[in-house]
Amino acid sequence: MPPVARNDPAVPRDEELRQGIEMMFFAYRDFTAEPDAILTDYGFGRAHHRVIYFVGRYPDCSVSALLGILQITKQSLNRVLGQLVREGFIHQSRGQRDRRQRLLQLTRKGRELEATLTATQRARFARAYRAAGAEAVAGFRQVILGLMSSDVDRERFERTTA
Amino acid sequence: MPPVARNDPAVPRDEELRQGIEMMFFAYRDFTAEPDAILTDYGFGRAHHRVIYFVGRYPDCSVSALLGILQITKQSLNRVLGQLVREGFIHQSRGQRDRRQRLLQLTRKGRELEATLTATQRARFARAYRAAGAEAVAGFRQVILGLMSSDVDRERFERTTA
DNA sequence: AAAATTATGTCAACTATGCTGACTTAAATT
DNA sequence: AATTTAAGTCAGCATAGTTGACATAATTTT
Repeated sequence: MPPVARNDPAVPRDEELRQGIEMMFFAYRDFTAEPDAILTDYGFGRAHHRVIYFVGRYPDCSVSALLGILQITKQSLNRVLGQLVREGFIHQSRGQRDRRQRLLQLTRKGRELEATLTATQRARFARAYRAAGAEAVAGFRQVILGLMSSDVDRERFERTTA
Repeated sequence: MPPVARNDPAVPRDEELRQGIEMMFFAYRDFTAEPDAILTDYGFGRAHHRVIYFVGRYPDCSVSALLGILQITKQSLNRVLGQLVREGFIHQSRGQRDRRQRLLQLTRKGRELEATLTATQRARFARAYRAAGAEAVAGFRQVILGLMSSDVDRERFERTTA
């Protein structure tokens, strides 16, 4: 019989999982620090970054689509979205198919800020991916997709996962 | 300014890096959702969770050590730490070597709450790790360590990385 | 055509969690 | 003895989330 009892006893298992929890905390803390610092110069915060990022990523997305991504309330979103519209970073247009919808696009100014913010996070991922190598990146993707609660969100990444 | 080459390998590269950014957002959003919901019943928030978690993880840690981990101000920490001490989740004791220090420990009540909160995140990691397999987990660890800014934090995970 | 639902927006009030700046106390170090 | 360090405190402020109630316009259902 092969020594298949490779399942670790409870203690090392707990240690492994706790390290996962902590790595998530430290990585996310550092991942958000640079954009946060830049946003301060604009009088914006992390919530503005999220809106700018996802509007750039999904042009012409509706307000409710954005609410589905961010999972915050309409009132919370409207506060930051309203600022971004008033200050000329985001433009709203009526939906063709459904005229109740306000479809969101970045303006030129919005695209510039998006690029500035995303550059820091892209550089961070580029460094981490290059240092770890393609195989590690595939493993990272598998695990981080597994951490998500919803297939709806996992499906956003299907194109390159398969 | 030179025109952007359509078949520039930088374009899929950008897509790959953006997916990393977004996976980080979705995973962290879901990773924090369950503890946040539990904490509401105690009148606590995510900041309390962090303190309880790291005091449990590093028993007898000093206030300044905790500040170094959380990277927030003393004033922000003291608000939540004070609540946790007053409500009997954390106990403070004078340092032996340096009597200025207040070393932090979880009380029984604190350990119970810590266990409840951590259970949800541990289960999430257990699912993701099991589904992805040991090799993917190794890749995940490499990448997420690479995302951190500081060697000081990376070294927290060295024991099992090497 | 009327009724119901949906998409969006708004007002008000509240909570949590971060920040800066100024200041104190006690202990350790120089 | 003077300085630095660890911790705590007070006051005020900003960001970003929450709930609840309500309004308007457009679409869908009956």
